[in-house]
Amino acid sequence: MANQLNLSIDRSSPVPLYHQVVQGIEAAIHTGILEPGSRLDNEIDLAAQLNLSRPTMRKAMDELVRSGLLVRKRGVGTQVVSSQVRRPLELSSLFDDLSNNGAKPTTDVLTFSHDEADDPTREALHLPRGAMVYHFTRLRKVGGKPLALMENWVRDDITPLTEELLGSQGLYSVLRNGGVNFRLATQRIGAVVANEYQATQLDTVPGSALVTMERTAVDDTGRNVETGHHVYRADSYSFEMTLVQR
Amino acid sequence: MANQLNLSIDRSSPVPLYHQVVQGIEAAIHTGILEPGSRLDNEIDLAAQLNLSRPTMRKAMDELVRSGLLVRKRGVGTQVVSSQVRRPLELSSLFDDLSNNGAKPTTDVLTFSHDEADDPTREALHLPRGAMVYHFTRLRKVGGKPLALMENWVRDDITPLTEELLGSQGLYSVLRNGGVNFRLATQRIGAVVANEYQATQLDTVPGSALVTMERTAVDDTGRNVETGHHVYRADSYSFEMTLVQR
DNA sequence: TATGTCCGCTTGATAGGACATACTGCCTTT
DNA sequence: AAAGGCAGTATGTCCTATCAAGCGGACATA
Repeated sequence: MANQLNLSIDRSSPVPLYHQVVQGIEAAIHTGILEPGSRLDNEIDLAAQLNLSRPTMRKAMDELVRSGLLVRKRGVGTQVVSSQVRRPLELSSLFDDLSNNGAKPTTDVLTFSHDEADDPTREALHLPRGAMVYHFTRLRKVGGKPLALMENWVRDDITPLTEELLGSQGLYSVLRNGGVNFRLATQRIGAVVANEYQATQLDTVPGSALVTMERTAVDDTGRNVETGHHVYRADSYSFEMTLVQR
Repeated sequence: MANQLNLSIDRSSPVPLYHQVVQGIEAAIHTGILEPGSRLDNEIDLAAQLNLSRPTMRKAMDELVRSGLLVRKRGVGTQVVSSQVRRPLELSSLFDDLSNNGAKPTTDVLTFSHDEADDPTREALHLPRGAMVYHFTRLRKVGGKPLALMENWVRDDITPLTEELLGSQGLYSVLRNGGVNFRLATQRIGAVVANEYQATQLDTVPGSALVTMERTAVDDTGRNVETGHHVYRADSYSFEMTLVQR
């Protein structure tokens, strides 16, 4: 019983073949054509069906295994993971995440300055003494309701930042448009209770629970572009992720 | 100026060649032989130096790029990421994490039962009506200081669980010894303020900040093996991770 | 009938080649 | 001298091939 994937591979597309396969199988899983727990045909047959070589097919399946949609067992086969897999934590800003989910986030820029970096910031961004950074705090709302209070520091030798830019789109979007290719980020997630200031800004009461995130992002040239400290209302936000065993 | 990696590849070892290369380069980076920001030789030369084929070399470098230790740019080359990369969030238990860091964790089993699963648990573990599960709560301490309060549910058709087992080692260790091969887990991290019970157990005061984690783990046969809800003292624990852009 | 061995199926690992594409820097041209 | 094009280099993609290793069922034997 071969499962018909009905994928169409466009060899003239600039999209790599293996990635077209990834997208096709992802779509098949999400639309239910491939049911959770069902077994796929073996790699060689699948490659033959799509007129691809086995390594290309394997590369596609590797990605799907890494993202947790498939599990492979030698000598047995490959099957669709039964549970619904969440998207992994993306290297994107909260703004993008919310927009992608159909929400309409807004941003209030509370403070904005262009100053000499203090010691912790210099260390986080690997900057020399006397270097300048943008420093700003923003309040992110969804549907008029405050969700996150964000304080960030960005090195100033990349692209000019203005209050207007930050008020209209996400930080990562601004930086990407400025030519930054993010490669990785280190982040730490914890918890605190809201102080007076945070409670006021987030429209809650002092003593309520907040999720905290500290993040430093690195671009493809190895520069530490941005570091920040964010707090989120715990009743409105949590970090969800999928871990895959290597 | 070729950098001499001085890797020795053992072709008779059962460890795959590409993984030996991964380990070798990881070691070189951690010992400082490869400095942050330095460029590696190109793939073809490296493969030649180690008497490997280019695909094998690429597979090794792929892993290192994925884990965030290297960045590659087409037409330019591959370089060591400047910032120190933390270990990614592993699919392991808190007990293992602490042990690996040299700590000596202890576990108090507060409650332990073998009951019929309630509705939320049946849904989380994809169990039929009337299925039985182990249900237990544990208190994890380090150096006598309470760190985490953990409540878990485990399906009972895998391996027998006892209070004694859970008191002496981590849950994941017990399950792995029972033949479970974990493949992935979905988890959600948030925050709450401690209630009276949590505060008492964790030796803190009601109203202090706690980090929460809910997790469901899936094994290589697609079974949802374990689900749980943990709370950690926010002053002693946070989740640290590295995100890599794909 | 029960047990142990073997074989076929499937994924895992490795090799080597060919061509595509992006980036850098040099060289030519204006 | 500045701007544009071109060549070199490195990674990206894709192919054909081959052997290794784990798993499960079939088959033969005690």
